[in-house]
Amino acid sequence: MSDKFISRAVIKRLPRYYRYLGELMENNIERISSKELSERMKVTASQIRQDFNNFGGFGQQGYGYNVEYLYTEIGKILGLTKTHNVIIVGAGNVGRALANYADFGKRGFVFTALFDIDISLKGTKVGDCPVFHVDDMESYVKENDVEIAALTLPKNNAPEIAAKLVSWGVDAIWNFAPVDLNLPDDVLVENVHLAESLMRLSYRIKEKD
Amino acid sequence: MSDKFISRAVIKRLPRYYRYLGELMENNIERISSKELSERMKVTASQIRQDFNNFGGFGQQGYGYNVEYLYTEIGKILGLTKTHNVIIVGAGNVGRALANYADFGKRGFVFTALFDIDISLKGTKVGDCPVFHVDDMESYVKENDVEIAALTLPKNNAPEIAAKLVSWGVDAIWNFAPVDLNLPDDVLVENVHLAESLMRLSYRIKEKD
DNA sequence: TAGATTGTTAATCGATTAACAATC
DNA sequence: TAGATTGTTAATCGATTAACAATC
Repeated sequence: MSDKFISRAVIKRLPRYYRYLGELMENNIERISSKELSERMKVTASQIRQDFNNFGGFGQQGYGYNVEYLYTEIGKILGLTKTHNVIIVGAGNVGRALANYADFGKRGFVFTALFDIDISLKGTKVGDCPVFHVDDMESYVKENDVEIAALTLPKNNAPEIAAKLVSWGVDAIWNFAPVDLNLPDDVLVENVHLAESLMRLSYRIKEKD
Repeated sequence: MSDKFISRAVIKRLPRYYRYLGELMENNIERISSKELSERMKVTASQIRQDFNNFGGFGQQGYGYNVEYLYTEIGKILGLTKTHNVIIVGAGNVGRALANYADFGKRGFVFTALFDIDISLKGTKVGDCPVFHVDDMESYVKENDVEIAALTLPKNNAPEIAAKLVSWGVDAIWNFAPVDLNLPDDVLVENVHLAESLMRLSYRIKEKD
């Protein structure tokens, strides 16, 4: 259960299952079959059962899946049972949007600090999140438990800053800069490339005509 | 060339090729082989050649690919040769961040209007983007050429607003709300689910230990 | 021409779907 | 028990990689 290799494709789908199960719980639905879930989510029931079975049997023959149990288990798999401290590097529009967006807190992601080169922002707050100067980042990262650093800064600085953050002890980078960071293979990077997302949309618009 | 089916996997990679080719141009590199590009991008040379050949021969045996030509051709494929008008629905933090982020403009995506329910924002501007009240959205969409609507509003309203936008003539939805919109199959939707991206990161952090 | 590198076919790999026996 | 639905194996499908002939 803990060491079986789970494919990237399966992991990618887990948060969506988690979201649907959360919605079912809100609607006080206690149990669900793979067939019904497949209709709601527009995927095959076979895929749902295969996916869940990567982690052991969550269901019961003749009954289906208990929604709350499954929700809890997927939460555990995704590592949502503990708090994750996140710092934001770059107090531009995206950085500020993240700091202000409280919804992540519900899933255990807490934005503990925001860093910027603009000295005039030092000591201010964005939402609940205190702003520091980048010069204080090294000591902050070394002295606090920072799991994730969200990079919301210009692409030129991103790879260098990312490398530093990793050397200071950050586990994972959530990268919003439109650049590949080229970090060692064991560093976890999740890219959010908004421009690429828009281009894919533009491709499909063109195809439709 | 225009009607051959191109797999989703290939399309997903095109913007990244486009970005690398843009960087090569900035560095005044004229030609590149699939082998060298594969080393920079950390993908196989075979995949690069397969991908490009979906669209016809862009290269030349013994020479490789001309960077500028390839860049231009991929730009055409992605539909970046024309301007795409985008409206933003919801003037929250994410909506404002998008409106302020000028970089999309370079690729031909122009944010022409931002809509919000907050009447006090009406008549203001976010960056260069004028803010209107949502009540004026229907007439705006019908009277102007709006290709893409970016949805940056609470999840409860998103599906309903999306359906309306489509009925008024919007071609594509760029959805930032953490919900599936359930629109007809021919409507183009590109989801940006930031919370899901964070959860995948959290899963991988847990696995690393 | 000789060397390099593409374009393209064939082989492999992995992910999805179908089918059904196990079992609640 | 009979019906329902999972867990799991086998079949299919699609995407990636390897190999090499074509050709600049």
